[in-house]
Amino acid sequence: MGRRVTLQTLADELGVSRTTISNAYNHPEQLSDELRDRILTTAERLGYAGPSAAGRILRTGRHHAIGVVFTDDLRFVFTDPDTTTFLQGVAEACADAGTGVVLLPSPVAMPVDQTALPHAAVDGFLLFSAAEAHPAVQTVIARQRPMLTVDEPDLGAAASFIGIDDRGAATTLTHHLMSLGHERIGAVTLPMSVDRLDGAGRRDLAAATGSPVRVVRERVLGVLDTGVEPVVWEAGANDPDAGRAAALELLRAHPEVTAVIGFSDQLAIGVTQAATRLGLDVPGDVSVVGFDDIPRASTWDVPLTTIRQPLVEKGRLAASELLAMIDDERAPSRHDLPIELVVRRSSGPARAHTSDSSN
Amino acid sequence: MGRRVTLQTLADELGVSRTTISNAYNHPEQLSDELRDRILTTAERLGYAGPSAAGRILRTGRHHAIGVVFTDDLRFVFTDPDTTTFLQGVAEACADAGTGVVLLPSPVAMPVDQTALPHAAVDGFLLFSAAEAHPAVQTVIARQRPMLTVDEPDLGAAASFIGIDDRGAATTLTHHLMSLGHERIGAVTLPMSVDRLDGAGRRDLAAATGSPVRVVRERVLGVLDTGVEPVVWEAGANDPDAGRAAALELLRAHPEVTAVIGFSDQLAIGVTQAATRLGLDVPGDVSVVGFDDIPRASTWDVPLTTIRQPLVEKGRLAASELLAMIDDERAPSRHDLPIELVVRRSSGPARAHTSDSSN
DNA sequence: GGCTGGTACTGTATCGATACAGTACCGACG
DNA sequence: CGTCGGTACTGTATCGATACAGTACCAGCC
Repeated sequence: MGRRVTLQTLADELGVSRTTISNAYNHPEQLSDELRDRILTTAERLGYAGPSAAGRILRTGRHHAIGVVFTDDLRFVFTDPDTTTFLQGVAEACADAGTGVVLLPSPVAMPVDQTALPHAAVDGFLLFSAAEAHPAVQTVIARQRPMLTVDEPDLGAAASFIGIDDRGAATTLTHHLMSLGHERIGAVTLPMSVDRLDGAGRRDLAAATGSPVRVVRERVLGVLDTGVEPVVWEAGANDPDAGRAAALELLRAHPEVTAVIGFSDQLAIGVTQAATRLGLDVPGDVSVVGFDDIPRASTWDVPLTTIRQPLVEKGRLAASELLAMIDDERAPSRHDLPIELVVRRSSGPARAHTSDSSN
Repeated sequence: MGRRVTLQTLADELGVSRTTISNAYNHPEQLSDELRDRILTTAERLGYAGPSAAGRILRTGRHHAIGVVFTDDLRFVFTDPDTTTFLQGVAEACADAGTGVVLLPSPVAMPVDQTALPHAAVDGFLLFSAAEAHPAVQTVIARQRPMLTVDEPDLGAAASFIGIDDRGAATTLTHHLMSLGHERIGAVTLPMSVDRLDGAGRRDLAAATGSPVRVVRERVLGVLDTGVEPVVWEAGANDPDAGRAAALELLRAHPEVTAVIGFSDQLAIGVTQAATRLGLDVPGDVSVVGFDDIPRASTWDVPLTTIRQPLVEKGRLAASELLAMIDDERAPSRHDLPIELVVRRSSGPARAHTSDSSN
């Protein structure tokens, strides 16, 4: 007695088969309206909560949910405008498909098998800008489900991939600066290490082009493609504070630098703050450019010249590609989204050469 | 042939029982290290992806995931700082518990049974500031799972509830303004209707105190508790643009108003923009106060006087209360989180009375 | 020698639902 | 009158795993 109410309970009560009850919920056209009404009424009377998700999942093999894996600290996931904008696109596409979105944070500080990752009830995985060396990546691969990475890492044929032409974008930005007369260019990069804690500071070009982080590697190579050899400083995180800290060091150590490329708008905003603190005018003394075109890029004190990438669209595309891999068994694919140089006030003509002996 | 690899496949291959394979993954202490190693090695060789989530869920009755239901348009969910900050707290608490977080948007425009809501594989539901009349609320109730609402709606004994003392907070804000000499006070409220589309414009006090939205109702009552009768304008959405639009109308129609209460910092920011556009100084001509203390409240051009509520903590508490209801079958509970009046530059002494005949 | 207690496994029942094939019945039609 | 096609339902097999009770075996001890 006191057992849970299931399809069988209803079937017994009404003297019909279990299948018919199931059909009342999932294939209404398979039974008469009269019987269906009786079933739904009885269900309500007996307090039946509807077909259990667990049984359905086991039988159909579908969860109707995808997992979005983050390897960043949670502090960043929800404050980082790139991430939330991307998530919006994912959520939109999934809402259209009636699919749930499962957030699966896997902070560096937590052992992967204590996270929800190994057991998550999802049909496929979306990795957003994950560090290739992070153990979560291997855990996801082991699950053998359809998988798509965004920006990072590039797993080749093992997973779909969505990104932008980072190398070309960096070349475009650098050419823009060169056309304004800049020759000495600095770069404040995203963190290059897995745990994103130890990393801030100066890096030589070999370290930058050999970085395990694809986006950093490609963008530095993109700058080098123009013939310019940038002064590279790694930021400790992707936020304005870390960008400011890195840029303060960079601009103090290299006063000859007349332009700084921030590897994200968040970092670029920090760079402008550093310049201001050092009494430098943007763009009079130093030009600053960024990546992404987050909303704040245009409303910031000094509107940022940047590379616009369609972040909402990226999320939508990522989700719908993944859903296609799940539903249509589509093979892994690769997409480079279109980008666009957006010129605003933060970049301008290079100032006249200051004597290099000034430092 | 070609069947999927399951526990049974491994058991047959190794000549042990299915249970033992299961134990190798879930109860390592139940078998010898030697056998466990052999099992894991064989699993790798045969390409076993680990115990299937579907089977586990059916057998254990646990999903190890909670659903977070939003009834707002997706455009707002990920751009609204209240929501993302709250989500951060939820995600933190769930990460600690190894529990997944399932985002379940239920936009007004979409029929509820086309959403993931009726079938979502979760152990419990968190409703964040949901419109009571929204059909998603009934759908969730019908699922008969542990449930917790945040701010809205208050379902009484049917669900746990977390909020702040909205009425008291509004009284506190109003007393603050009164102590500065303000007598004619305006209020720009959050949307009062379910679909949050038709609603912008002037409201009389009866409409406001009879609003189906608890937060609006309580806060208006809180203002009335001081004896002040505010001029009430409903905003069309919870963002600065909507706040600005409402405040423009309010301030034009009621130039005698010397202070405006925004029912969120987002709205309050819009109110300051409206004032500026009308050539009014904040706080010289109009004081503006808000609710929430979002990060931008302190960094905004005119730092906002506001009611601080601990949003991350709210998310953490919501998640851990819900998890306790799930794991320990704890009964529904009620929490009012502590709040704090934060006085910043946006509120100041009331200007001398302007002649009421000026309009 | 017989009892005890612990370790390391096995066997069975069960979780709740859906896919798929099959059947009963009925009206229509040549 | 036979059959054909459609509607409305039924019955069985199956999805993959884990809980729980039970058993075999061995060492230790009086």
